[in-house]
Amino acid sequence: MRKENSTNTINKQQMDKDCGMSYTLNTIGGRWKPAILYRLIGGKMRYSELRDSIPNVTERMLVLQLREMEKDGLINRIVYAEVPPRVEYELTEKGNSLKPILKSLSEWGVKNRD
Amino acid sequence: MRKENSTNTINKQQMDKDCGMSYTLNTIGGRWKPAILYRLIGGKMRYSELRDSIPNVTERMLVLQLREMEKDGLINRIVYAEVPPRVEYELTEKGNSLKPILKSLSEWGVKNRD
DNA sequence: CTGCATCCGCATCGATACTG
DNA sequence: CAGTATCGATGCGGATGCAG
Repeated sequence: MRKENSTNTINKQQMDKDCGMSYTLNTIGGRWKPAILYRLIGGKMRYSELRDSIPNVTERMLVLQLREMEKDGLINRIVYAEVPPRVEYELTEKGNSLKPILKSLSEWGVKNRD
Repeated sequence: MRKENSTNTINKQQMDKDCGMSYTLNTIGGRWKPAILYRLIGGKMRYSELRDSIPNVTERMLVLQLREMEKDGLINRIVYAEVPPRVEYELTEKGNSLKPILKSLSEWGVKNRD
């Protein structure tokens, strides 16, 4: 790896934008996160509804990505004390603020793929 | 993996949006692609300028990601027949159309990280 | 100056089986 | 119903050295 040049003119604002993009992509960039988030835009959903509406996702990956997004404050996990158990997921306000981004990601992809 | 239910009511439009998002994220989601694209928004840059303006990137990764984006039609590679060699990179029109997306990714990240 | 080739560690993800 | 545990494959990306 190259040595860092401590006296160079690397644009600090540029690095700040880099970090911002990295943070966003790390937050929503997981293999199944976009699909999950897009569905939750429509409102609260049960675990099984999510699982059944996302083709090819395994339960392992679904749970892992849900947990991460919960930790990142994007979604709320609501457990009902019932038998049989019921768990619902919903977007937080932070999660909801991603809506325009998800929409533009989707639109650009639909328009530009072959 | 769960069996695909061929008679279920998986929303085809939802899947289309999924694919759109996947395409976009696969296209710009590489480890260094956002940083490269953001810099090229400012105009043509030489290989060494890119390398020196992106902290911690290795030449291997820089070249790999440039090649992928060239293949995806996001950037043009311009080789000048000179000694010593000179190579410049610039956004294509397709690449330029990502500008608002990159901007919103950066802004959301800056605003929402702790 | 602008790369490419090779090796390899590490995280990610899939498959499968099991549980409160 | 809503998960968890374990194992193994795969692939990204880093380090290093070489080349046109």
